[in-house]
Amino acid sequence: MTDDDRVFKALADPTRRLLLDLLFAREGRSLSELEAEVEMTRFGVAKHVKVLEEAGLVVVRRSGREKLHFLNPVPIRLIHDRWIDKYTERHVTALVDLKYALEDET
Amino acid sequence: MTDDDRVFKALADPTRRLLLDLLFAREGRSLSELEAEVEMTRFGVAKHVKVLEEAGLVVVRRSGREKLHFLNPVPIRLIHDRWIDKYTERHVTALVDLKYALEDET
DNA sequence: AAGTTAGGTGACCAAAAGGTCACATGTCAA
DNA sequence: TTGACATGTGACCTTTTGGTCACCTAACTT
Repeated sequence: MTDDDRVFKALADPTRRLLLDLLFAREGRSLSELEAEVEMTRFGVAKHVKVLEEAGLVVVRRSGREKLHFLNPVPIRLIHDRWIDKYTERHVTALVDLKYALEDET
Repeated sequence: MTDDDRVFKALADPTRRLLLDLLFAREGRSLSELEAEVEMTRFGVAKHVKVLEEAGLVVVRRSGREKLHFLNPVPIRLIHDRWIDKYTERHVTALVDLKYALEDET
């Protein structure tokens, strides 16, 4: 399995995206902390976290018996750069900003 | 299934990512053109294209009996914005640029 | 009209992924 | 050192996904 395959497969599951959201909101969470936020057994969460690690989307630092998790944004940026070149980036940004603006108005 | 679920699931398959790469390189290809580039039966490719359409990653325009395909970069941009805020974007960009620079040197 | 070309549908099967559990290791605290 | 806490592993089953095929409709060409 290639690197980018691991990244995309890791992102394909909603539970794993939720875990990334949690780490985006507050980094340095332990595995137990993450488990508490997800409706699933401990084992399921641990499995998902492992997939995220192997994809390089999450990096860990050990502290005693705890395992602290951090979001790594680099693979996300590489996805962006794969299909959005510098030239069209400006147009897309404008479009997305417009989308946000319209949603705020409602 | 939610919108973003469709997008991430669509990106999870290597054949579908190849199709996006092809459209990124040159837009407006017909289904037959895409089929010719992929090692798979016509039916398999058509199925993959359908998944990309339903995710909004590809938009189509009909011209007679042909179906022309175009890459839509907006969902990709939204993935980026979900986990990379404006604040850290500069750091990540610098990191990624450094990565490219190092790879060019070899 | 007849033949050819472009594309669409539903069924089917094999492979992969998601989730749970029994069991195991290592770390802290009293 | 005894017990509680944090995490890791491999087996197992169910569901989902990827790919192919037989069969179909619609449009262009001559």
